[in-house]
Amino acid sequence: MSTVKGARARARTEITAAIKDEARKQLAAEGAAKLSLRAVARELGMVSSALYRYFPSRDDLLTALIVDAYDAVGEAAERALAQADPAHAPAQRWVAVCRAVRVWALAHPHEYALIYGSPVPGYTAPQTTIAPAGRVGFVLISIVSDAHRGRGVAVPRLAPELRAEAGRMAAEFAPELPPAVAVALVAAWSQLFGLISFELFGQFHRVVEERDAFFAHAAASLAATVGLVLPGE
Amino acid sequence: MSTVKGARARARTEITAAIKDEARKQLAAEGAAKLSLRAVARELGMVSSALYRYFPSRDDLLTALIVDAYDAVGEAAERALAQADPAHAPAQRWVAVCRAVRVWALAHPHEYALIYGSPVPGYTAPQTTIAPAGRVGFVLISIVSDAHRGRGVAVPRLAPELRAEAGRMAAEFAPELPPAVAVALVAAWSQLFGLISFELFGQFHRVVEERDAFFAHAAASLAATVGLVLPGE
DNA sequence: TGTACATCAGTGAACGCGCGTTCACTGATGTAC
DNA sequence: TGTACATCAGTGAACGCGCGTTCACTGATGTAC
Repeated sequence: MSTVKGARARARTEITAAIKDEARKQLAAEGAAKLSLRAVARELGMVSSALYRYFPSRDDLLTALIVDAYDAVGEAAERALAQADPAHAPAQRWVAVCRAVRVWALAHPHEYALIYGSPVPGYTAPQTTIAPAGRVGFVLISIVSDAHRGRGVAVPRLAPELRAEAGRMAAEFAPELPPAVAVALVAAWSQLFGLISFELFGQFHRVVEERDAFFAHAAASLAATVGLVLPGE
Repeated sequence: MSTVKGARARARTEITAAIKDEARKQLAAEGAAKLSLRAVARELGMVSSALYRYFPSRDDLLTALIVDAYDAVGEAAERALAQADPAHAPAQRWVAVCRAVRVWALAHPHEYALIYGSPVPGYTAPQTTIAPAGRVGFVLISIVSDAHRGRGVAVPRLAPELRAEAGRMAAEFAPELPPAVAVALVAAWSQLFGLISFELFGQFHRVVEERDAFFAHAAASLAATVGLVLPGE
């Protein structure tokens, strides 16, 4: 009987959600370091000690928010891929996914900062966060793997010192792909978030004005670095 | 007489430096959001109100640390360029500068996070930080400009929607360079910090093992995206 | 269907802590004559 | 060279605030017989 719950259980999930929603609101207002159980409780009309029925500590609430954020951005990426026109080239699907990640980031800047910004001091991420943290990466991998199975990808040069590491990476995350492509993928993955972080964290202030067009262009270039080629090139 | 200072003036600059040093130590221990004037004063054996002789507020101390951090990483980049073998190709100088930025970041992770991580909540950077924030970027620009004046650079494709923006960027930051290269430079600049941030902020945990080799390889690939070509390619 | 008991959400007070900033002050260092 | 005054670093107390977490408790909701 996990679907039909008693009033108590239903209230519990509802209030847990309300706590996380309010915490997300405060994240947006003050940042993760200043997220406070007391403030959340106050806003919810509860007494601060009542929150301990739902989260054993502040850090556990933070962990829940982090997992939710990774899941949200991962889902955005997965949805973008699922909804992409199957007639489109892999490079176009790649750009669509990058765009979706950026759109999510712009819509949820503080949740983005929570997971891709500076680590919260004094907080160490538990195991629970590892799997959700990989979702966006796996979407990118799947696009390139698809392309590789299809019309193929352009395999980039690989520095000889990196051969062993590249083999390990490919074996672990993308066994179908040539090791050099796996390396390029990891780099592109981090560079995608470099683009988004710079935009979000203010480094593009007075540098990039046409943010949408610039990003689309940069994402397409990234696609090229992992071997995806636009039709007609 | 700005060089020969009285005892009072000398003490002032020394104590100002001591305050910043101690603040940097606490940055490393607790992160920017938890940086506290009282704790700094305590550690220095002063009373907290005494700090107000040196910094009018906590935010001003933060600003000083931010400017120092930008200057430090900028200087590291400039020194790497100045010390690079002039016989080397531009792409090699590019990699040397990237490496220097990464080395500085690994040695000063919390100062790095202060300037390239999530913005400190409630703090807005004043004008003073803008110029120092550009130093690394200008080093990268100068390498590519040099190459362009010399043996030339490979000009990448440019999306037509981006032509105006590219022209503006080039005019503002690198008038000698083809607009398409200026765009690629801005992207590469942000992507360089994407690589470093992912490494520093833990995203490469269990993903990249051979960090030095991986970074060198990725930096060299970035050089290619801005049109720098290794000799013999 | 009714009753006794167990479970659990939420209360309110308290502990012990730290914070930024202001203010009137003391006493040492510098300056002008 | 000596004296009167101005400048300035640093003190100590205070204001008003917020925090995470614990604990004994009340009272409502659920469960077993």
